[in-house]
Order: sequence, then structure tokens, then C-alpha cells
Amino acid sequence: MTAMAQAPTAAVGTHARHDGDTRTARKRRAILAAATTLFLRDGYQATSMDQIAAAAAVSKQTVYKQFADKQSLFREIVADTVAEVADPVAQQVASLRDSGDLEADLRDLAHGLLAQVIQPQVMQLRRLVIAEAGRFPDLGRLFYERGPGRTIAALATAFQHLAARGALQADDPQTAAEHFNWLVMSTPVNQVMLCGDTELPDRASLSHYADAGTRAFLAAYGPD
Amino acid sequence: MTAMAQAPTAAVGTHARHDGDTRTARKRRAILAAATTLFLRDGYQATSMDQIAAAAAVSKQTVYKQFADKQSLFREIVADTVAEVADPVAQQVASLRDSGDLEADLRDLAHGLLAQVIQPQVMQLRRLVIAEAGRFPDLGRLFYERGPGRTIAALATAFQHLAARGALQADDPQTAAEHFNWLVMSTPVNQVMLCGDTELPDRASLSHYADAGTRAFLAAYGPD
Amino acid sequence: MTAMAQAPTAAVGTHARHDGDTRTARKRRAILAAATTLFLRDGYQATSMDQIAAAAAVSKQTVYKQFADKQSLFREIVADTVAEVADPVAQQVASLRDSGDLEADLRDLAHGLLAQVIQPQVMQLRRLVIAEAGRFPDLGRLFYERGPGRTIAALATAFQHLAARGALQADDPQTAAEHFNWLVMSTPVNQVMLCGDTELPDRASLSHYADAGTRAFLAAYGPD
Amino acid sequence: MTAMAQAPTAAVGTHARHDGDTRTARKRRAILAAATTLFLRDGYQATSMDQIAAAAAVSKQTVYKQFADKQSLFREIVADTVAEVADPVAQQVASLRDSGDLEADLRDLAHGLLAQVIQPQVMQLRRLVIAEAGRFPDLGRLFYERGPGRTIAALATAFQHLAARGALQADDPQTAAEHFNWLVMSTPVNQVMLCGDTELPDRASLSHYADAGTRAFLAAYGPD
DNA sequence: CATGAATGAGAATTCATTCAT
DNA sequence: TATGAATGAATTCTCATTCAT
Repeated sequence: MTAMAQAPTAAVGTHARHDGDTRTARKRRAILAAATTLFLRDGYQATSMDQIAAAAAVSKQTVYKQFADKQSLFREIVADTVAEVADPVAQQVASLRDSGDLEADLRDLAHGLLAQVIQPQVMQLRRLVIAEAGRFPDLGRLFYERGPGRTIAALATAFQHLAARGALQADDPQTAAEHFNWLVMSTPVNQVMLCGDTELPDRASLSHYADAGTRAFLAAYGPD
Repeated sequence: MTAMAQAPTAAVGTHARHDGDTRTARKRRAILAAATTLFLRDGYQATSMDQIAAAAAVSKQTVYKQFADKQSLFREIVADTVAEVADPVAQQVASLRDSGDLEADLRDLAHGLLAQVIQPQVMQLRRLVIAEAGRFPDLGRLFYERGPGRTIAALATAFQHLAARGALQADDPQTAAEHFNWLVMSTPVNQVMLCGDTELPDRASLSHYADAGTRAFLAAYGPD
Repeated sequence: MTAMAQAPTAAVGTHARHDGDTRTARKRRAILAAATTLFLRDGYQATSMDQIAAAAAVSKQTVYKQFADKQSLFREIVADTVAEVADPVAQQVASLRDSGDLEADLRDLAHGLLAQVIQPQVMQLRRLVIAEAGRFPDLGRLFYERGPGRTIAALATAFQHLAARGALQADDPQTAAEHFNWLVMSTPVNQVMLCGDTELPDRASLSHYADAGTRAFLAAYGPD
Repeated sequence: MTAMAQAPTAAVGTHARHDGDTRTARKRRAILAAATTLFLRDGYQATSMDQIAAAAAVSKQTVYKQFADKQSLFREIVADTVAEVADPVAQQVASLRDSGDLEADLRDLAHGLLAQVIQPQVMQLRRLVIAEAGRFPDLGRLFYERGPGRTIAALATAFQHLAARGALQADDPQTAAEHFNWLVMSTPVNQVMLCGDTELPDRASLSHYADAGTRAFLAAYGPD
């Protein structure tokens, strides 16, 4: 799933471990994949270890050999998925370049961020983490730090540079970053969170939210 | 518990109902109160009918006499609680008056709204609804419509009037309302949702979010 | 089981709780009886809650309503059984009277004690407690204190009186009591403990052990 | 673990067995050692074949190659351990020599016997055998015969010789032997059996039990 | 021959719901 | 009408034993 580099194991003599892809490792990945799907779809409590084993085409024993218990499996899955979905978002922000047309740049960034965050996978993860924040408080924090927290921090850095250059008026880049982020995201994200995946906002709506958010942001924080 | 004293209700000829406050109605309210507390605290799945009956000091059969099943009880509770917490918020917006100092008025409104929304009860309800949005999609929609939806609609109406008077520049009052709402709320609400009730934002933070949100809103939507 | 006095509940009005013998209490006793039999026969681990519920003709729920978990049930059973079997033994020692023929008195006491201790119920309890001394150290101590410990303490008191009267030579009554107790009991008890209930010593053997133990005790601790 | 280095056994033409100490035999011993530790510590039921295999650093299949099933392994271990701990005890008795000071000789013997029997290993074995006497009656008998039974038989023989020489008054050497054995052992052994390994009697107590037991024995069975 | 996976069952415990008293 | 018991299944987790690689 995560583009895992196949390290060319030097001078493999015999019929040994095929490139580190043991049967065991394959089964482990199957379990993780199945559990990820189920946990994201049905939640922690509504997903049983039996279901996971069945979906992974693996015996329950194998699941318990690989993961001490349901909580461990859940933690690993959430941590993995957070990393998987948060990294591209952070990269998106990092890729912000000053092309001369700040509005166009920010609008593109808004579109890109929103498109990534609104993905069903990300929304489901967000829902899952919120639902289990009571039982797994650390996972909530993890999600926040690696997700919105990181995005906002990266935005703040970018805005600080832009402000230094006079392209933005942002005395408080952290607040400006929060405002940009939520101006663009809040409406569609809250709709999905509360109204379920049945009514995903269409492409046009998303475009509108990104545009309107960018426009309001620049009206508030733009130069002069 | 076993031998529950039948309080001799003073001077009543027959054993009839007083002011519609039958024993039945009282028990029903006790059940609703107990279940509300438990559902909000522990979630839907982690709350058992046994716990509810015990907390309401009522037999399980009585619970099932009043509510067809766990889902019905849950629905009623969420609907009731949504109404209970959403009404004051809507009233807060409706109470927006033009005192001449628009910034002060909006800042007060922002403070008031945020104070109400950030209440633990409201946050727990929000978490609960998000967690169960898969199993009870209608409840999510209900929460959205009666909660943020209504707030934003009321804000839109108010902003339209202000715009008509030239106090605001809001061609699209709906979008302006969304932006005001989320500029003020998003950061603290998301923090609480994800980081749990352990790290509730303090009064100063809330004040800051309300102020900064209002300021950014006026910078974007204020007159000329 | 334990001769429970039926307190004549004063002035029972209606068709109420029949002498405190509720259905609930009856079921509880059925569970305790069934569990006692099974635990004593098969041990703690080899007895399942399902078996207990079935043997008590009761649902598993009822078992768990009455006893928090398997350990609680086990503890209660062991404590009850210890009391039930230890009390008569202690009384036996307390009933030692000086009839003028000390040897006959001690021999009678030895017979009586051995007869009680060698009962299958007592032996099974002893085996059970030894087997689970690792998991339930407090139960081992309980058995010792209420069982052999109490017997020996009572013997020590009796021997002290006899020594004061010159009927015995016992500078150290505690040690004398231990010696009397184990001279009589050790051989048959250890045989049963180790060789199982299949080969219970017959009446003649028991008589021999009691006689020989008494004789040796008097040879060591008798007057002149 | 996975890639276990095959130690190049120095200068061996073929890959044959050295001195009957095959890899197989070594593994077998590792299994026995690990299982002995675990069975003695945790009991039969609480010890799993997985644990045994892991502790022996061997695959489960290897365990099942060497031992038909869990019961066979248990039997072999108990039999081995009985032999191991019983032999020195029997030798101790056999080493009883008449030095002229019978009391000193018997006291030394009592000390030695008690010291061996009270060893944690022996006590744990005894507990294990008692706990499983229901499931493995033959092991109980084995323990009795090779343990206390043999000790007592050896004592009886010795006492018979002493009696023939007038050093003891023992018409019934078997009974005298039982009495000596249990006068010395019973109190500490029962304490350990019931009160667990937490409260092992200290050296002084053991010394006291050996001395007092010997004294009482000689008072009963000594000459004239 | 040895490793990991599979099997198939059984443990303790809990649950929502329904009878019977 | 309200109480405790019953039902019947589900959940997490473990076990002894056996294939397949």
C-alpha cells in the first residue's frame, strides 16, 4: 500500500525469504488492510475480530499472533492511516510557490487541500478518531497533530514568509493559517461529518468553498 | 430498592394522576435523564440497557414499556438534547441588535455563541452524533439542521439586513454567515473534538478565538 | 444446608416474601450448591461457568447477577465450605473432657477428629485449596487458620490445662498440640491427598492411626 | 531466531551424532527443562504448549515430535522430577549411622530430611501432584511411593535395627517411622502447602521443628 | 525436520430483549 | 404493573493439536 521500496538484498544465496516478503508479512498486511477497511467503515466497537480474520482470509490465531489484542491492532491502523493521509496534505502545503499571482496560488492550494481532506478515507478516519476519542485519547491528539495541526503550522510558516515580503498582512501567522484552513474546509467537512457519506458534496460545491474561502481570506489578510 | 416505599401522596381520594405528572411520566423522565447522561458520556454502544435502568432506579421492563428498543430511546434522547442545546444558540443570534458599534456587537455575539457551543454537553452531543452518523444518519442531519445550520441561516438573515443598510459587504449572506460561524468556532471546536475533554480551552483562549474571528470577518466583510 | 434458622418474621401482611426465602435466594443457593460440588470435584480451572449454570438449572445471566465473576463465586464457596467443615472440628476439640481416663479421652478425641477430617468433602477442599494456593493465597491462609490452625490452638489450650493439673508434661503446649494433631492425622491425610479418593483408608486403618498416634503422644507427653 | 547459525562443529567429517548428544537430544532436554519450570510454577492447566515451546526456544512441532501430547510430557516431567528429588532424600535416611549418640544422630537426620523436603522445588512438585491427583492418580501414587513412602520404609528398616540392638523401643517399626517422619515434617510442610511460598519458614523455625520432633520421638520410642 | 498458519472448539463475560410472577 | 430470570447469541481471547511449506 505505502510504496515500500524493495531493497535489493545483496547476494541472496538460496530460495530464501523472497525480498523480505515473507508469508507472515503478507498475512500481516492482509490483516491490516482488512481491519482498516472494517474499522473505518463500521467503527471500533462494531467491528469484531472474527470479521477481521474472515475478511483477511486468515485464522483468528494468526491475527492474535501478529497483534496482541484488538486495541493494539486498532492503534496501529489508526497511526498508519493517519500517516498515510496526513503526509500528502502536508506536502501540498509545502508545495505552495509564489507565482506572482497570490490569489491564484492560494486558490489552487485551497482546492488541493480540500480535495485531499474531503476524501472518504480521510473523513472516515476523522469520524473514527472523534468517536473513539474517549477510549483512545492519544489517537485523537495524534490525528490533530499530524493532520490539521501540521497543515496549519505549515501554512503559518508560508504566510510568515509572504508577510515578510509584503504579500500578506499577517501579524499573527498562526491565526491567519487557522483562518485560511477553516474558511476553506469547515463547511464541507462539517457537512460530511454530520450528514454522513451519503451526501458527499459534489465537485462544484467543493470548488465554491475553496474559492469563497480564499476570497474571504484575501479580503481579510491581503495586502493594503 | 426491593421494598420501595409508596409515598402516601397527601390527601388524594383516588390514586389518580395529578397535573399529568403520573408516576409513569416521572419514571419516563428519570429514564430519559439517566440515558442522556450515559449516552453522552459513554456513547451508544458502550451504554447498556441494564445501566440505564439501574441509573434511573427503574426495572428494565419499565424501560421497554416506555421505549420500544434501544434505538428508539437513543433517537428520542438525541432529538431532545439537540433541541435543548440548539434553541438557546439560535436565540443568541436572533438577539443580535445594531447598537451602532458593529464590531462590538459581532464580538459579543461571537463570544456568546462560542460559549454556548463549547459547553461539554454540546461537544459530547456533537461527538455522539458524529460517532453514530453511520448507524443513525438522520440524527446527524437533525443535528446539523437544528444546530450549525440554523445558526448560519439566522446569521445569514441578520447579515442580509446589515448589508442592506450598508453596514456589511455581503453579496452572498449565506457564505458570509458560514465564514463568520467557522472563523469563530472551528479552532476550539476541532480541538475539543479531537483532543478530548481533557484539554478544554480556557476562557482566555476562547476569548481570543472569538476576537480574532470577528476581526478577520470584519476585515473581509466590513464596509468599504 | 447450614441449618438456617427460620426467623419468624413478625406479622407478615400479605403474600410477601415467603420467610425470606425468595426465588432469588433459592436460585443463589442452587448456584452455590452446584458450584461447590463441581469445584470440589474438578477444581477451579476445570469447572466452567456454563457447567455451573447448567448444574444449578439456572441461566448464566443469573449466575453473573449473583456473583461478579468466577473468582468471586469461588472465593465465596471456599470460605463457606471452610466454615462449614471447620466448625464441627473445632467443637470436637472443645468437647474434650477429663473423664479420669486420659488415654481413653484422647483416643476418643483422635478418632473423632480423624473421622471428620478424613471426610471426602474436607479432603477435596484441602486439595482444592492447595491446588489454587498460587492464584488465591488468601484462601490457603483462611483454610489453615480456620482449619488445622484452629484445631491446634484449641488443643494447645486443652493441653495447657491438663499440664497445669499434672495430667500431661507439656512445657510447650503449642508444639504438643501440633504433635498430637499430626501424629494422628498425617499418615491417612497424606495418603488421601496423594493417592486420591480411590483408595480411601478403611475404618480399621483409621482406628489404627488414631490409636497409634494417641499412644505415641502419651508415651512422649504423658505423666511421669 | 529465523536465521539460526549452524555452528560449524570443529573437524567432523560427517554431520553425525557425537556421544549420543544429538541436536534432537539437546532439544528434548531443553523442552523438559522449560516444561519442568513452567509446570512447577504455574501448574498443569495454566501452562500452555506455546509457552513451553517458546521457553525451550523450539517450535511447537518439535515438542509434539518428542512427546505425544501434553499429558505425556507432564507425566514424564513429574516422574523425572520425583526421581530427582526423592533419591537424595532416600540416601539421607540410608546414611543414618549409629554414632553412639542416638539423639544427635536422629536430630541430624531430621534436619537433613526437612531441609531437603522443604526445598521450593519439592514443595511445588508436591503441590502439583496434589492438584492433579484427580486427573493423574498414578502420579500421586508414584510421588507417594518414591517420596514419603520410601523415606518411611527406609526409616522403618533403620528403626528395626536400632530396636534389635535395644537402642529403640519399636515393636512396630513402620508406625514408628511414620511418626518420626511426620513429627518432623508435618507442621512446616502443611504451612507451605497452604500458605504458599510467600511465607517460607526460616532456618530457625525449621531447626525448631526438627529438634522438637526428634525430642518427642525419642520420648515416645527411646529406650526404657 | 522445523516454522508459521490453520483448525475447531471452548473459556469468561456481556448484551438486548422477552417471559413469568 | 414491575421485578428477576431466562434466552440465545455475540465478543474477546486462548488452547491443544495438526497441516503445509
